[in-house]
Amino acid sequence: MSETGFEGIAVDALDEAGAAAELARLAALIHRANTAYHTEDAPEISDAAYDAAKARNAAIEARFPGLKRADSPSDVVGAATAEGFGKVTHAVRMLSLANAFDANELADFDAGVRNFLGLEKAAPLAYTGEPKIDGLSLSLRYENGVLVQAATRGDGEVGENVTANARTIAEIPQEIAGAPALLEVRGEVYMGHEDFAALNARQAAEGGKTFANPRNAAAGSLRQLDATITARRPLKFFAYAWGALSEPLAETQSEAIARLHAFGFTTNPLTRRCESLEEMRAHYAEIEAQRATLPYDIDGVVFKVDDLALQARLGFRSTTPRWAIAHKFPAEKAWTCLEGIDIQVGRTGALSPVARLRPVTVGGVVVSNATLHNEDYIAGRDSKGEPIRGGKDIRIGDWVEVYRAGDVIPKVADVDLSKRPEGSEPYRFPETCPDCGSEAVREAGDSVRRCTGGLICPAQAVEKLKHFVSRGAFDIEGLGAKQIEMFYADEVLPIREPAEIFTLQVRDAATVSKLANRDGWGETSARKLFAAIEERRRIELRRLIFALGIRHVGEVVAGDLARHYGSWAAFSHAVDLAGPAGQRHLAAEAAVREEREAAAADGRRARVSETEAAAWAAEPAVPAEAKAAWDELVGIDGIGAAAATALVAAFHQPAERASIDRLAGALEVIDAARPATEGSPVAGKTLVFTGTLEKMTRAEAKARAEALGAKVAGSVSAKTDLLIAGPGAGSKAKKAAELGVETIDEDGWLALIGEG
DNA sequence: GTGCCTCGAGTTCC
DNA sequence: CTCGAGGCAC
Repeated sequence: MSETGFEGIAVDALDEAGAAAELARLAALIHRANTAYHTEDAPEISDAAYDAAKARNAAIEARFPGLKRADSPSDVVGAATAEGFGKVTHAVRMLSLANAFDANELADFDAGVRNFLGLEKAAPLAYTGEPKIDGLSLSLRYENGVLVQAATRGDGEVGENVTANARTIAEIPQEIAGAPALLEVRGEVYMGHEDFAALNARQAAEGGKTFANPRNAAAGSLRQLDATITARRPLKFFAYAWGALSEPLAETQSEAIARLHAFGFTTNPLTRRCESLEEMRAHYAEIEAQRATLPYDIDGVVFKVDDLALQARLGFRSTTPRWAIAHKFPAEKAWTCLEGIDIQVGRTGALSPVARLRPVTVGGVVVSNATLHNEDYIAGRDSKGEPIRGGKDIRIGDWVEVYRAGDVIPKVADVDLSKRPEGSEPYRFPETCPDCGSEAVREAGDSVRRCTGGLICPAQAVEKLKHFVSRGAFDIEGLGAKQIEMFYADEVLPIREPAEIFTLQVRDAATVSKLANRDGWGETSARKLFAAIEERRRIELRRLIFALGIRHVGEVVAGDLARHYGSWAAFSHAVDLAGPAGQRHLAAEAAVREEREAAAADGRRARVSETEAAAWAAEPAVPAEAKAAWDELVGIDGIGAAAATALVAAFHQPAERASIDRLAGALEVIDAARPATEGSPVAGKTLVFTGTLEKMTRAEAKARAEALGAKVAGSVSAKTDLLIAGPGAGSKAKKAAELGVETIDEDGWLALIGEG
């Protein structure tokens, strides 16, 4: 301890004055060590001395809590609490990128961009190209040039507050000059190869855990709850994008990056402007050639439309921008033995085969499981019966080639037939559910086999409950997948259906063996769980609809339904009403399917419309209001017959309906708000575009309208508020006139949204 | 009827 | 993250 110069003075022996002086000295020492670690070749003090200084600081603070300094090294501003990091909602969402895996997909991307913008093939269109760093993305918020917050990507909407940790990264400026009043800089935190090797060597020497690869090391280092540990990790940062801004940075991507560089950020030196698809391909090849000699990991090349005005026009799909793509390098592969095939049962009853593999390292991670998708994939055919992998099937005992799709999901790419064991048999996919024994059937044209057990099947019931408490649904704190499994199996205090979550506390009060007395539970954790459940008794309509776990009704569709119907009463009433019409639709669909099969067998053309009409006529007539409710349901943009019939089926299946009613009775449902985008002239209105649009493409017009809170429908009905008709408008314009729907032309539309 | 595009449902490892 | 398929435009 001689380096720190406080040998002999035991913490117990310190008086207040001595303790205060000691805390001041330790704070200075530790802060100095943190900065020295990044800026100087040789650390000022050894790791052991550093750790001792920190431990001593903590011990003195524990004994004299009143003396804790404002700049205490154990308590940096924005530091995480014991519960974890604070949450940060991103002002502008942090999206992921669409991928291209070969030159053709890159060309498709370019063609798609041109198509959306209505550009000719040969029209000039520039992109920027830069290496895709294999690290983790970070958003840095600067207010008046001062770093005030750093957040991880999280799910793109909400990330974690890692401000204290980010402040320890030398390449992240604490202050910048000449920047807009508000500037969110985005980029990648990563660890270089040499630093990674040195860190792992140090970790090994100290008996700590080593990291599998630089990316994990960077992620693990940034997410340290103790920022002083992050400070000792050699993290670096490349800036490549931005989020919220008080004023535009530039007119092009490349100028904006140059400005970030001028502000003091490190930007990647391999960033280039590419004037054509050929230049993009060449740049990709150049970066790929340098990959092995770069001092950090990259996994591809990112291309972005250079013109920011065009980026704005292109906008976003649900999870990715239309103006950027990541051209990924081919994935690393490895051979190993397939030791077994397990069947998992999902919440919809889908039977999913999972490969159990002899553990093998692929791209720096040990893989022991891989998805086998479905029955056909194992058999070596796709859903149309075309051979894949050259028609090779997959058998237990085979040598298989594994890769991680998108560097994440392990998949089986190939089979080595020369190593196939003698006497092996093709895998026989089970025709009954491995969990409940019910028959597992494949519907015509479906690639997955499903357990027909429904709510009787324990696997389905558990998975449905897990879905119910998942993030986009009820998201109850302290009630995750593990707890659901525990409660499902519980004899005394079971949760076998969603409604039982909301009776848990009452039932607990009535039993002798209280939750709070069990292993792993205490007063506090039980009380917290009950409080979290109570908090969710008030629930947004969209979350409730999503949580029901009805097939074809995911987060987006649930949101559409909630927005359309507004309240639980209106929604459930509409689905009830639509029931008879839905049944009739199902019958007609079955008849058409039969006709198709019969026609295929006889080698003649199927009489689709006649069969459909006949089936409709044969069914008992449905009340007009049922027909109207059904038409309204399938008329909602994004909802078709499949989702509608699934909804109707769920509400009309007695057991399922009873379960839904019990749940709804326990809740207070918050009505959905109309998407009143402020100042938008079309918020909440239903629009229809028809004819040829000349100033923007249809996709673009739709995206713009939706961004303004409008709903874009495909056909004109009494619900339509506004028809935008270009030249060549036909039946829709006529119908709009009949219904008295307001109709404007494209210029009128542009004027309306303020772009005239 | 055909060809995008988006969404849902499945998946692994840390 | 990928695949399949539903939904919708052409």
